[in-house]
Amino acid sequence: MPHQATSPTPPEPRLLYISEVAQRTGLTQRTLRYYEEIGLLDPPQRMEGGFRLYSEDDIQRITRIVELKRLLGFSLLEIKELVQAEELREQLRDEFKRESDPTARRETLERAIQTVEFQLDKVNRRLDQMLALRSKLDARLARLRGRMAELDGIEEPQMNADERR
Amino acid sequence: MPHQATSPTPPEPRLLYISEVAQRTGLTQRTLRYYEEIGLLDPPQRMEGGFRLYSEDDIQRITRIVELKRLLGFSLLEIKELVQAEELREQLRDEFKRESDPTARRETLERAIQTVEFQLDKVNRRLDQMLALRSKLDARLARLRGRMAELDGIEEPQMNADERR
DNA sequence: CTCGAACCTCACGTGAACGTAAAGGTAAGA
DNA sequence: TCTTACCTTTACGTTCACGTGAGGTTCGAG
Repeated sequence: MPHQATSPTPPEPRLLYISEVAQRTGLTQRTLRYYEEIGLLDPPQRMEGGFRLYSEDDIQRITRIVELKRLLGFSLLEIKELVQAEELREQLRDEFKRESDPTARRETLERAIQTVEFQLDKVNRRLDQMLALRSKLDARLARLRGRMAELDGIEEPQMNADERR
Repeated sequence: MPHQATSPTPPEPRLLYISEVAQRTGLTQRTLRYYEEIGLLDPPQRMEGGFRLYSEDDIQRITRIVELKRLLGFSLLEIKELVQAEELREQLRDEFKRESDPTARRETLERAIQTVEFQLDKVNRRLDQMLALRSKLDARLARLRGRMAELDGIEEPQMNADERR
């Protein structure tokens, strides 16, 4: 395992080799390089010799990407759009902090809000459809359970079930 | 457009050519054949000459597959597992109808319930994760909106906001 | 019976998302 | 300095999910 730079104390942000990042994120090294290649991840730091060095921030972003991919099942292109909106938002936030003119602040804030709304909208659409699907499955299950109860002879004194579809 | 067989009355279940099915489902003919090829759809009826004829039931199943794919973003293999559970359930239901022995009926019913529970479980897991994601986005948006209100000078007499993260 | 539109089966092509060497440079402990 | 495990790029291979002809057959109206 590689060394720890100059200081022995861990509080300073550690930089990770690609192998460690792969371990922690569950991706392969190839995948990490690939994501960088297609512009989904922006290039991490490098050592003098060319080794990639990932910051905690980088890992955060990678983790988010993995989540989005798993959750939404989007293509990397779609993920890219979502994440770029995200990056834009962060950039805007910084811009916002450095900005003092209130009109400009309002401006950047507005754009930031719109990007989040964009993401939220995508997620919500998907969510609605999934909720509908679950309702269907729930209803189906309830019907089956009803029949089962019917078969079991109705322990609790219920009306003699004659409700068929 | 092809003919209507013997009877002119529509109440009898119409069978559709692949082009019509493609239209109604939004899939291409190639995709329909491909799904059949990989065992995701079981082969539809054929005319004497070999033309595929799809029943309303077939269309139902295709529609479900399209939904699952869009919604969950699963691979066709995963979809296949889910749908096969579904088919099993239907088969069990028929079996159930023909069965008279109550013990056997209970048995098949139990298995049917389990398959639906299996599907429901998959959907629910996904749903939970998506809800969590939405919460995160909601919170983020709320924070941004808060800052915006702060910037706008607080129309409604609120406390002088000094809550900074 | 004829004809054009629609269907059939190969079978090769394609884009996305990586996998997998090959050939060579680098890091850091001994 | 040597060693060896880890990294680099380059580049071809692979799987999934179809697209796209080619070449031939079938349908059904006229």
